[in-house]
Parts: sequence; structure tokens; C-alpha cells
Amino acid sequence: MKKNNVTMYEAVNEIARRRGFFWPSYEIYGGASGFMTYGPLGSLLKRKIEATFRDAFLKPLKMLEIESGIITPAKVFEASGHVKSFKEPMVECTKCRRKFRADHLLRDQANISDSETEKLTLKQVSKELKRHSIQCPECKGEFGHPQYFMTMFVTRIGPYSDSVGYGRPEAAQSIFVEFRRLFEVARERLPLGLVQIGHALRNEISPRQGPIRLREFTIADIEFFFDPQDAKCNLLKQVEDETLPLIPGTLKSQGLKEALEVKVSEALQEGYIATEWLAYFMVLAKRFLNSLGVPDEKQRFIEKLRWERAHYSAQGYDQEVLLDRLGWTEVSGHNYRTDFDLKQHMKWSKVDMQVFKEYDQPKSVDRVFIKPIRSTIGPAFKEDAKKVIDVITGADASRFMQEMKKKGYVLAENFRILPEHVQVSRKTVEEKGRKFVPHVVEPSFGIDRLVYIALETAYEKKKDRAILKFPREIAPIQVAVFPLVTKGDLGKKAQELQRKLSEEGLEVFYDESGSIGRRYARADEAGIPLCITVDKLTLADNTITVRDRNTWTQVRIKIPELVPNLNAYFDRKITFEDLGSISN
RNA sequence: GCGGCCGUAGUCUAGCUUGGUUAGGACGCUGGCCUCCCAAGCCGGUGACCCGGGUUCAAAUCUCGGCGGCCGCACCA
Repeated sequence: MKKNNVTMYEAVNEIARRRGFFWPSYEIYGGASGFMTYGPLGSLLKRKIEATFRDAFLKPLKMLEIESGIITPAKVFEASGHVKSFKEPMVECTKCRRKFRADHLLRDQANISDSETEKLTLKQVSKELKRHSIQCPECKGEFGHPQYFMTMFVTRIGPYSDSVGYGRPEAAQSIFVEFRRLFEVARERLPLGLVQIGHALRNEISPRQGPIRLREFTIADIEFFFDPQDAKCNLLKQVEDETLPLIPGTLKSQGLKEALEVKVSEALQEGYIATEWLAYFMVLAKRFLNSLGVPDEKQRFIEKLRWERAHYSAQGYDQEVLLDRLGWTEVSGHNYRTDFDLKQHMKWSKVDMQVFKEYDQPKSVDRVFIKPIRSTIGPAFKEDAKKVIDVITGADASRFMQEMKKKGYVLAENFRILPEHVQVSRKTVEEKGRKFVPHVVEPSFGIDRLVYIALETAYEKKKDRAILKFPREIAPIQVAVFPLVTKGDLGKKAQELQRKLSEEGLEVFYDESGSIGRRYARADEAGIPLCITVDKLTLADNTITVRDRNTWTQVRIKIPELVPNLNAYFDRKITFEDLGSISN
């Protein structure tokens, strides 16, 4: 769809820059792609979108919000798996310039296993490629030197320190890292939703399309924790009859391109969506986009196939919005992260991240206990003895013994542990409850994309002028106040009114330059829903006119009724026509 | 990161081929006049050769490098 031979993308970016919503940063130094500055209108709009996000998600679920730092000690992202999966050795074919993952080439052409390639340094990768004389699978060309692509920003923490820090690529990790305290603060209830809205950094290879792919961006991560054995969503009733536009993975691999309208209850029955909470959040996400002005038919949820998913995700749907030029564009990801992150942090930090849930009735259960026998382990494993002891202490006793029975030994972390190394005992114990690692579903939104989408969705051309028809809730500026002409006391009266409305907490814009038509046009372009005009009659009977941005119709209203009516209007309690009596 | 195309005020654009212009226009923005309702009119003002090197007496113009943009490839956890 083109309007006046200009795509909406171009038109929106132009208006964004000209009116001060956002623009590329550091322009005076030639710019740096992947960074963007929000101007006055943009930061107001972004703030309102974040407020809408809070209304849509935090309130109904009583979720709790946190705020943590961007610079994060390396350990955190080593534990979370990001260091490993954000860094890949790549090689480029010198002939056809295609790029490949070097580790995948070694796996596929030289039969080197993933766990082996992981351990290789760049030099070794290079050597192995040569040794197996691996060629470009596309054109049989030679490869250049392998290089790492590390898309996390790296820094050093402290002045002379060797301690590495990363710019967080998602806001989620600090929620997992701080989970124990947060759980305690939330008084140990499940399900529990924890939220963070904040900046994240990704050193994208090729950031493009302005606000759509940035190197520094605002992400809104919801980590919703629940008991996997009690995975029912108690609010499902509110959404189960609603439909979602879905492209499930199974159908996607069969070539399905158009989303199916699937009832939530059906999507769960058919197994399209793995868990109820995920489905529930997908409905909230759809409604949230509705409230930013995006209709259902411009939304869809498309499942990510196994190899497309993040390393932590057991199931993932992307919520996409259909844009004019950019096509289907991801605005949020809905991942079932299971207990992956908490378990990883448990493993690396050695801190117990399990939660305890009391049974209704205590249960007595037979349990197996295993203990390392140091006197036999010592001589057998020598310097590795300590590691072996840790392995045994940390193992799941019943599973350990099952394997022992089956094979006569247990192979753990490359240690062959024999029956003589462990002491086994059985006891009947009374269990008051169970300990488990909660599971997590994660809806995660890119706020900057939402800002862009709100703009593009609101954008309309009418009689050769641009109008941003924001839903009234997210309009950066709510009302404009104009004197019809600058002659006489109209200006004074209008400024008085502007001050009054501003004191009432409304975002107000005053303008008296140019003609009234020009001012209306400027207001439309800033997406201001209502324009209030002071005219000759105002001085006589204390009434003003209010003009609707979307229809350009006007009503006349007495000034004392203005504030309560405006409040009702912005709370969607009344329509524009209810504001006053139709004039003209 | 690679390849193709491209870069003149906030926007659109003339000029570049053939080096020498006070770099021209329109819209916007802005000040004033006028104006009782949708970018009206009149007068004034503001504002640009992406950055850096080279060639040359002289560079918007030729050349090299960088930065940025668009498209394609790759990447997108």
C-alpha cells in the first residue's frame, strides 16, 4: 500500500523525525545505526504505551515489577547459556561469500560432535576445517578464516579489573537471578508474575529499519512462575472462547501460511499451545495490541520451530503485526522457558532455587539415600575424588540407584562410579510438602517496535495532510487550546484555559501561530485527539468549542463542564458527542 | 559483514555528464499584517552540498576512504 508514492514506513519515519517522536541518534557525527533518540512526543508516547502495558498485564495478575542494571557480571550469562549461544564461529566462503556456522560444517562434514566442536578455539576450528578440507557446500569454494560473532556487548567491570561484564540482551535474567528474594517478598505464592521494563543491548550484525531493530532497545519481560504439577490457569475461563490467529509449528512445517482462527480451548486441546498460561498471555497480548489500535486481522501468532527457538525455550510463539512495508513484524515472543533458567542458576551458583509447597496432608514415603564412601573414592579417583563426591552428593538418589542396578555402575561427568563408592540406605520419612523448581512462561515485548507500530497504525492521510489517530489512551498530548484569532483578549483567555487544564493533569498544547486551520493540521499531525478553541462567543457566554481529530466535527460546551467531561472522555466513559452540544 | 543503488536546508528537489553559480525553487518552520473555523493571502526572516583525505589556481561536481540510508544475501538467541 502506497500513499502518494511513499510507503507508510517512510511517511511515518518522516513525521516521527519532523515532529519529534524519534530519530536516529548521533546524527551530527554521522550517525550510528542501531541507536535511536526519542523526542518529546516520542517519550510521551512510549511512556503511555508502557502504562498501557502495565494496565493490560500487571494489574489483572497482580504482577510485581522490578528494575535492575544493564551491565551484568559474566557469570550470569554463562549460567543462562547466553555466552554460549550468542557467540558462534562463522566462516565465509571466499568464492560465493555465503556464511556458515563453522561448528555445523564440522559436524556435518567431518563428523565432529557438537560437544567436541564447542570446546574448540578459533584456531583449532580453522585447523579442523583445513584438516578435513571442508569446502563450501553451495559452491565448493574455499573458506576464509573463521570469526566469532558475539552479539552481546562486552565490557570490563571496574578500572583495572579482569572481571568481564555483558550488556544484558534481555531483562529476564535479573528476575531469575533475584528470584529467591523476589519470591520471598511476594510471600512465597505461586503463580507469581515478575516483570521488568528496561533497556537491553544486542550488538546486532546489521541493525536496520529504524526502531524495528536496534542495538539498544527497551524490552518488557514478564516471567510468570507456576507449579508445573498445577499448571492450570485459573483465569482461563475469561479467555477460552476467544480466538487466536495461529500458525502452529506442525502446520507451519506443512506449509501453512495463513493463520487459522483457533479458539483458545481448542488450541489447548489440539496441543497447539503447550500450556494454559501461555495461551492466556497470548490472549492478553492480542488485546494489548488492540488497545494500541492494532485490529485482530493485522495480528497473528506464529510458532517457532525447534531450531528457530532460543536455547531456553521449549515452545515459542511470536506475535506478529502486519505492517505496510515491513510485512509481518515480530512484536512479542511467548516462550515456555520451563525451569531452564532457574535450574541453570542453581547449577552455577549452587544456590537452591526450589520452592516449597506444603501438602494438604503430610505423606510418609520410602526414600533412598546415598552417601559417598570417601575411603574407597579417594584411592580410586585420586585428585578427582572431590568432584566425584560432589557428583554423588548432588545426584537424585533413586535415579542414581536405578542406573546402578541396571548397569552395575553409574557414569556421571565421565566418572565411572561403582557400588563400592556409595553407601545406600532406605528410610521412611514424613514429607510435609514438596520442593520443586517453578516453570516459567515468558511474554516479552519490544517496546520500541510498539511505538513504531502505534504510529504506523495511527497514520492516515486526509486531504493531503497527515493525521495520527492514536487511541485516546496513548495520545501523547491530550488536548490543544487555541484562540480562534489573535486579536482581542482571546489569546489571554485561551492561555488561562490551557493553564487550568494543565493543572488538572492533562497534557495540553497551546498554539496561536498562523491560521486556525494550520493549527488544527499541526494538532492532527501530533495525534492530539481534541482541540479546544476560544472564540468571540466565549467572551460572551463562557463556552468553547471542542473539535474531534477523527471526524473534524465540533461540539460547544460550557467551560465549567469541560474538566469533568474531558476526564470522562479519556476514561472512555463518554463519547465525543457526549462532550457537549453539536455546533455549526 | 558482503554485493548493488544512493547521500544538496526539516521535506521534496535544480545544479554534477563538461570543475569556476551570491548553490536556485517549492513546501515547512519562524516574525509581522490580515483573518470568527480546517496547512488561505501579503510582507520579512531562517535554513543545505554526509564526514575526511587526494587531484586542481579552484571541488556539490573528479577521485579514494569512512559514516549513513535503501534493496538482496547472511544474521536475528
